[in-house]
Amino acid sequence: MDNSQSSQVGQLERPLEQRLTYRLARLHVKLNAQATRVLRQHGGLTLVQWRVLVMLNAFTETTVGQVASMTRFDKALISRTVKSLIRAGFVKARSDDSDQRQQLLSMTASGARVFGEAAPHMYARQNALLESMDATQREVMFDALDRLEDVADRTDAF
Amino acid sequence: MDNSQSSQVGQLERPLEQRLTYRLARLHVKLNAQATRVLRQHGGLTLVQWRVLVMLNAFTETTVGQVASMTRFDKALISRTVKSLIRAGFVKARSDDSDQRQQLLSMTASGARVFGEAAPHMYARQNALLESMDATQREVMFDALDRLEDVADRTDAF
DNA sequence: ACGAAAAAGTTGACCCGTCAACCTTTTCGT
DNA sequence: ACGAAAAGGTTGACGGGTCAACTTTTTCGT
Repeated sequence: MDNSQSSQVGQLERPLEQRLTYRLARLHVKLNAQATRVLRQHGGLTLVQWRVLVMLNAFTETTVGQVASMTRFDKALISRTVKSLIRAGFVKARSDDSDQRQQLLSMTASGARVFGEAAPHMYARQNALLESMDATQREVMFDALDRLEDVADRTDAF
Repeated sequence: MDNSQSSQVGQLERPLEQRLTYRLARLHVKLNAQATRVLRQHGGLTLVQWRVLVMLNAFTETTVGQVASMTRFDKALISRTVKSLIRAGFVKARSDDSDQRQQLLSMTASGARVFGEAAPHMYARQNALLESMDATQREVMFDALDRLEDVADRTDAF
């Protein structure tokens, strides 16, 4: 708790401790920007559209609700994004006879094409991210993410 | 683009590798939500307002541009947030005689009061986050953040 | 010392993401 | 089998955050 760093330029009350949330926020922003950039250069999908297509590629005939819970995005956002994908001709919906509330979504041929155009680059990027760390570092990192999420979920205290 | 995936439940092309960016995004969202919650319960500042006040608390008489570059937020966002803080009476601005373009910002007494109300809880939270990891884990974590940021900055490739 | 370029800040437009309200359809308890 | 509640989805409104255009002031090269 001492914070013995001083300096002519002024000091934060917690010079280092601010770092964690700041650093995570910054990294998150950079990663999003990078992904958006890659997608723009290879097919022009938005990040949310990409994530929806990732799910549709893995799970054929899924629904808005399933995509929302798998991606952990808000279902409102998914609903609108699916609409945009349908408008763009990348996704088609057919109604489910056994449940009229939901629609079964799947990629169209042109959806598969644009997905296939972006996929190698996106996956190469993911690999590059993972390979920036060695195995033990990755392990520690994921463990740390777990712990941090636990603390972040604590709604009590503070 | 063969996509030979089948299986009744479906599978992601990269079952694990998606995890890193997803996990970081999720953690970021949770941390933001938690911070917002804490602030709402202790004074009612927004997260951006809080971050501006952190800077004003550390660096007396600073400017919009300095706050923007220190927090790494967009200066448009800082400009609007400072306005809201001035409107709320938490910040005051005086013009700099040596440079008419900028204004020197500082906290008012009531700004300091609301900051002081939130600060212990926000700092306790930060400590709880850091203390969820041991020393070596923290070290690895920060190193990993560095590496990931480096990769995220690469604009080439992919 | 004059004009061009750069810096500080403001504003408007826009997208992302969340929240709450709402509608329709389905499920479930009694 | 009927009404209440729950589930799936859509929509509107709003705050967060970015981008680009613009104004004013300052700096700097020649």
